[in-house]
Amino acid sequence: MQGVPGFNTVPNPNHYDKSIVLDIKPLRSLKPVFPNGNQGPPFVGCPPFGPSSSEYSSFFPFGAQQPTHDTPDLNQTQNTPIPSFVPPLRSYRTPTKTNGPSSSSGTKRGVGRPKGTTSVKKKEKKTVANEPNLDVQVVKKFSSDFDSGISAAEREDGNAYLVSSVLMRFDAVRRRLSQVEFTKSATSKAAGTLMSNGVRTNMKKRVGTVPGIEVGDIFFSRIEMCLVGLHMQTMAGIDYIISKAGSDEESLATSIVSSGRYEGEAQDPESLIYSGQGGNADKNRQASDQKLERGNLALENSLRKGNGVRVIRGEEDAASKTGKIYIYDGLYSISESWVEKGKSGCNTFKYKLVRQPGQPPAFGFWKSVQKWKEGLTTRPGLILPDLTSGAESKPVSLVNDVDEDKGPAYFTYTSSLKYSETFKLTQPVIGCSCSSSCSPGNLNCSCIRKNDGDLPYLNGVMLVSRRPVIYECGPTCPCHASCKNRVIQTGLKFRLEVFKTRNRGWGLRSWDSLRAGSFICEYAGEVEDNGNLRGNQEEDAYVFDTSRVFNSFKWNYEPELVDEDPSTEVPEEFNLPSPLLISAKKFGNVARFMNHSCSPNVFWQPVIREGNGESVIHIAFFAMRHIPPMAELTYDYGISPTSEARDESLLHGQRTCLCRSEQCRGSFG
DNA sequence: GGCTCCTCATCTCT
DNA sequence: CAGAGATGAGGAGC
Repeated sequence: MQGVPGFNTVPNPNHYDKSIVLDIKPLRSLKPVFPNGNQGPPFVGCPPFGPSSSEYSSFFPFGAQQPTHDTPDLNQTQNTPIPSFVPPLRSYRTPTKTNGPSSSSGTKRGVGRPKGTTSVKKKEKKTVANEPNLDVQVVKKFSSDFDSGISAAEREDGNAYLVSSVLMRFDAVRRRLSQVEFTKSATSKAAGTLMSNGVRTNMKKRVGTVPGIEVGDIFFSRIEMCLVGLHMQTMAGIDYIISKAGSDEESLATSIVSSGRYEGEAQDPESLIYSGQGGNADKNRQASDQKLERGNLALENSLRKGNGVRVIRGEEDAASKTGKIYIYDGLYSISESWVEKGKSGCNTFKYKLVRQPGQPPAFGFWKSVQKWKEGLTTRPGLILPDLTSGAESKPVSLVNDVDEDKGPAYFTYTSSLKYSETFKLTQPVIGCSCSSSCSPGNLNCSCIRKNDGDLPYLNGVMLVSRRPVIYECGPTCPCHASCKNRVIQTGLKFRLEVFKTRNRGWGLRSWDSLRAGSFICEYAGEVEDNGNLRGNQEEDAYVFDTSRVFNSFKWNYEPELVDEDPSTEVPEEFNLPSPLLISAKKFGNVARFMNHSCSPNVFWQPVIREGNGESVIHIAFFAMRHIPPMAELTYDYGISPTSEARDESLLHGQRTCLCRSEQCRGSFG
């Protein structure tokens, strides 16, 4: 599945010359590591092939060189161990829903609710809560007490693994609440339940860097930064430490959030002008002069002391009208401060902050990507503006800024699956009979029913939970093409590029930031029947094979309650009636360029929909966590079950893994 | 407990 | 119908 498989056998990880890599470095995402010593990770990770993590070592190809931090930037986003959550997931689900009049689905999600009907809505909520509605059980569950698995010490001081775990758990809860909740603010509800149960880390306020958080990390709400200790204020823009109890004389600023909302905030990636807090006019009050207190005083003290201040840049989220993305842009120094008259005519404090040198570009890089997207500048190293020749809904750039290679070996771009005539799939799926759009909770919709009564997606883009299989509406369903249960069939949602890596052939990454759960692409190619493929599998580097052995991991998160029956747990791991083999050698899409990592940022999920009278299984790829722009997208290729049994790390057809994550098992394929 | 804060998601108006 | 403005719910920290 590599663009150039031979590149995967390059054994020396230390030969990169950082000076000749990309002009513009990709943003980093979270890169958790296990804490040293015997304290271990707070959550027990699932080892790939056995109960003991020592089994990794037999695959370890580079010996002591492996954990070097000389990791090329392109690889850094791949090094995150997949947090596995303990306690394990439990499903509240029973096979069918017992109730749920379809008329309530509109109102309970707040659609069409007239303004000023707060009391009516509260009554409505109560009524719903008394129904045997399983969605309500989810909400109830998330408001119960549960064991976070995080010790008091780990709540004070975190690490990369904890940060990643907390963020993944938060977003899993957020997605789940968004899916079943009918009130607003699933975000703050999710934060509330995690905070009250201690699912957070780095609570100790600190000046400077925060353990486990890297420059370039992205966040989709203020509360996420609060949960992992980057910026502990949910709303205030300035966070600071008070070192003397009861007095802010000695306070020091720790971090600021720049939303570009105040006048004077430049878009210069190397510096910014920040306005002090206070004095804002609200409904009942006139604007007033800002005072040298709290955050303003802390910034003033930090100017005098010269400590670095973390800066988070807020940007509009292109994927959501109201949403924002927050980019951690590293440490800045306050160079000067002054007072000037603001728009209201009142005194406003102003602080100039300058980015400290030697940090990887984050916000500046983001700005470059914006210019490429708007066509203001050309992507350096661009070979083809759209390698799909219009086969996809969005163009896919082909880029090489590392060597002279002009493109991958010839193949025919196809955005879908092709079948050999003899291939027989699973039993037919009967489509639904909805007239316009399938709605969650509507038991008359057979597609929704097969998904346990829920719409599996949010906003037409994000997968809510992993499942053994997802059912989408198919060609014979009468619902409209814009039905919310048609996601992977409607093609690419994000601006992707195929790019040349330095040592792993061609790879795939995104110009857009990807929120956890975002649909990236499906695996297109020729579906092979088993006999056909077994003969030449090892020669075909572009095969997707569900019969391989994959690292087990938990992505969903629902806390385990004490009085729960463990037998009600529904697995999230895929479960297919027979192995599925797709070859993308001759025909394929962008997925054929996605490289392997033992600690990937992308996972796959089977999706079934009806087509030509048969139910067709598709393999869809989703973002495991938030992925910053230009971070390479990788997934776990798995290991062939036949080669796994043999006691050799490099077999014919296997390739040395270069992901260099903590969990690297050394080879794959 | 009350107040503030560079919020968040939805609704309304243009 | 998109974009701006308004609105209510809401949480954390002091």
